Amino acid sequence: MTDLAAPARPSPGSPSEGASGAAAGRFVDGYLLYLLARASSVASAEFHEQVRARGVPVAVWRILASLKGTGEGLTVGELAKSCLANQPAISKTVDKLVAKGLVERQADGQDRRRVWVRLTPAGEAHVDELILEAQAHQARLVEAIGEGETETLRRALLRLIERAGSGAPSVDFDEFSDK
Amino acid sequence: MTDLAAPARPSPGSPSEGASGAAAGRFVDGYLLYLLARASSVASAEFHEQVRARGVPVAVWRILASLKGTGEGLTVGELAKSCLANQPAISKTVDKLVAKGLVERQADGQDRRRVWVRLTPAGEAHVDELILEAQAHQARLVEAIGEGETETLRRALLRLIERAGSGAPSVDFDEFSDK
DNA sequence: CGTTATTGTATGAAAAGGAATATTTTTAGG
DNA sequence: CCTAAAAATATTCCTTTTCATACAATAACG
Repeated sequence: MTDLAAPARPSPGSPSEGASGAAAGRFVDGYLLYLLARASSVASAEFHEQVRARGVPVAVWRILASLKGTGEGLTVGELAKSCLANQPAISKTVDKLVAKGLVERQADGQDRRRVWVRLTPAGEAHVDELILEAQAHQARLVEAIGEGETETLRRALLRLIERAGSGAPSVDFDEFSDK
Repeated sequence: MTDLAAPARPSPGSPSEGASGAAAGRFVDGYLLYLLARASSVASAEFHEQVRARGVPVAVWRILASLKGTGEGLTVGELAKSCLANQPAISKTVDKLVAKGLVERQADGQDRRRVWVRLTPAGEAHVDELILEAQAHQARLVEAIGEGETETLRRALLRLIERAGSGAPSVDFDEFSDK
């Protein structure tokens, strides 16, 4: 328990209603982007701990996991989008993975600006182990929140991704629209 | 390699099915933690851009937003949990905010290890502006995905947070639950 | 009480991340 | 063709985060 001495307050980091809300709840507790960030954080926390315990930084796990299933690999730019990171960060981490022999670079034949990154056999074996852990962890998570609820969540997330990701600069340009 | 750029592939960073799936989809596209991270990332991207355009780092925004609504403030440790960051990072960012006059520190009366951080009037005014932007952005987001869908998502996220956040070991004790 | 363990915050060195820019290659226009 | 603009990646520099630890205060226990 982490309650402070004087008045009972709703604890930060738990949006649930406490005993006597000091000021009818904080702003963030009703803020959708905060709920999303928090849900992602708490859901990933235990697994990221497992990954780090194996000596694998989360950024590396994301690169390897993103490459799994792509036979030819991904370009650096594609990897950046997939890993939710920016391009220089990917270039640097790929350097380290190349040094470890887990991935390899290859210049594109048609467009020599592009660089493909793909798993080596060693990298494939490595990521396969991690994916087994990830799937086991996900199975426990699904079991905890229920299959139906999981599907509901998954559909809502996919919908949010496609609506928020590409769309909606329109509102800012209302004055310019076909007037 | 000759045909590197040749075949049409589903683009990374969009879980939707592309033209001709190279290998029946990547691992990450079905991975729940990835969907969560991606949804949070794309949903927050535009607003974080607005905040940075005002010269406010996201880490600062999170601290100020977390403090809004807490009259007495939060301790450094509480702030760390609320901001999904670790404690040293909060201490250092609070240093800067104190220097800017947006927050103030105050040692706890009973337990002098604890340090309360609370908004100054200037900080309150500052965060109020940002919150107005956040609410406007959220309104557009809700409009884009629909009110009903938003409520579905909100409930699913809250449920995930309470299940995954504190109580993961419950699944290990299934043998003890009466049914 | 004195001693040890524990908790909460701050600090310092090392690593990671991000913004801006350089470099190379491709595309577009005259 | 030749030059200008755009695109993809690498590199540089600076900020931020992270890990470990130090420090201070409380709690626990003999």
